Amino acid sequence: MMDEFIKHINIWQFQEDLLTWYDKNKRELPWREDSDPYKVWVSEIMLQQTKVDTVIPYFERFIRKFPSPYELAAASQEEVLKMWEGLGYYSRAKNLHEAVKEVVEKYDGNVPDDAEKLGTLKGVGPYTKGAILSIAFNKPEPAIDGNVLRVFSRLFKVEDDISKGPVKKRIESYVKELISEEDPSSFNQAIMDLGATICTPKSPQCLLCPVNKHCLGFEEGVQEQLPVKKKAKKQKTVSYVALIMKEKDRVIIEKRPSEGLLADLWQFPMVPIEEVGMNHIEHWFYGEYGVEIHLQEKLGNIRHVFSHLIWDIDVYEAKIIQNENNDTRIRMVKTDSIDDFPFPVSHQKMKAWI
DNA sequence: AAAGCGGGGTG
DNA sequence: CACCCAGCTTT
Repeated sequence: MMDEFIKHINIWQFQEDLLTWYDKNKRELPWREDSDPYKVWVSEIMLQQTKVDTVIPYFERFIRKFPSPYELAAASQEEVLKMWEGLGYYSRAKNLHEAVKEVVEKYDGNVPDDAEKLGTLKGVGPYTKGAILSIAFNKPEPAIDGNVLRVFSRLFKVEDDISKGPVKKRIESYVKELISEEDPSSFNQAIMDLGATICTPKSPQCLLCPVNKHCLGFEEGVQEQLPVKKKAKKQKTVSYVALIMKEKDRVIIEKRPSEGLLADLWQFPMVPIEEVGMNHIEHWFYGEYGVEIHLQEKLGNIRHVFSHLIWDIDVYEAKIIQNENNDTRIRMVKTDSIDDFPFPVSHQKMKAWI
């Protein structure tokens, strides 16, 4: 789909400039040591909405524990979540686990190399599908992520909101025109490295950019205004009281529901204060869990920011008066075994008060 | 098309 | 504080 915007670029020269730069400047990353499709897959899932520096230690630990689809498929969900602990967006880990089990059962552990089969795997969307096909199998498929949208919105001076579907389609058509047929793997990774190191969201280093002579945004001096996207709404704050309930060398923890926020992770039980009220915590807790408690002293406060909401948690010690223990959500565990359970970061911080 | 889903980093 | 990030799923 050639439109008038693509004509300003000499495609061959663009590829040459980009790939020469990449060959000299590419970052050495653990998932670039080989092109094992399983490792490419794991890395791409971890890198969704997550910075390279954050991912590196997680990736190395994860691959050490699950070197191939077989080890991952054989693991329990709890083990997988434990390896993902602190990385966020935990449905990624559960979807990857489920999809790898499918690959072991249906494809003998071989990651499929065609778009239809890849696209049906849990957690593999348009971006990840393109990334696996290009990076692991060297197929000329676009892999449109935030970096590509930013780089291309500047290259072609796209002034429409990049979160809109039609605009993504337009950028996808540009990528298809420009992508190298000889080395699509390097091409896609080069755009990403360029976006991460040169064509950054703020203060892009255009004078150091290997493709600045092809860039309409730079030519017109509007690179800082691109890409255009609507800003996120402000988060709402929700208040909780978290309870540290110890008895000798044991403490009560709770498994969160299997859907929604931080699904299937463990936490110290929390009381939603807007609904319950500070004066009715003990009564509410008994009705909810069948455990009679007395609130003791306040231990501290945790303020945790998510992308869409903020938790304001007052942490209290509570004495267990009587434990009828008729609720399947909560469990008393030895304090020295608490690190076996996957906790969200907000609740990891509360371990300091055990 | 919009909302839900984590966490860390930067200025 | 605002804004950013190698997205996908559900509604």
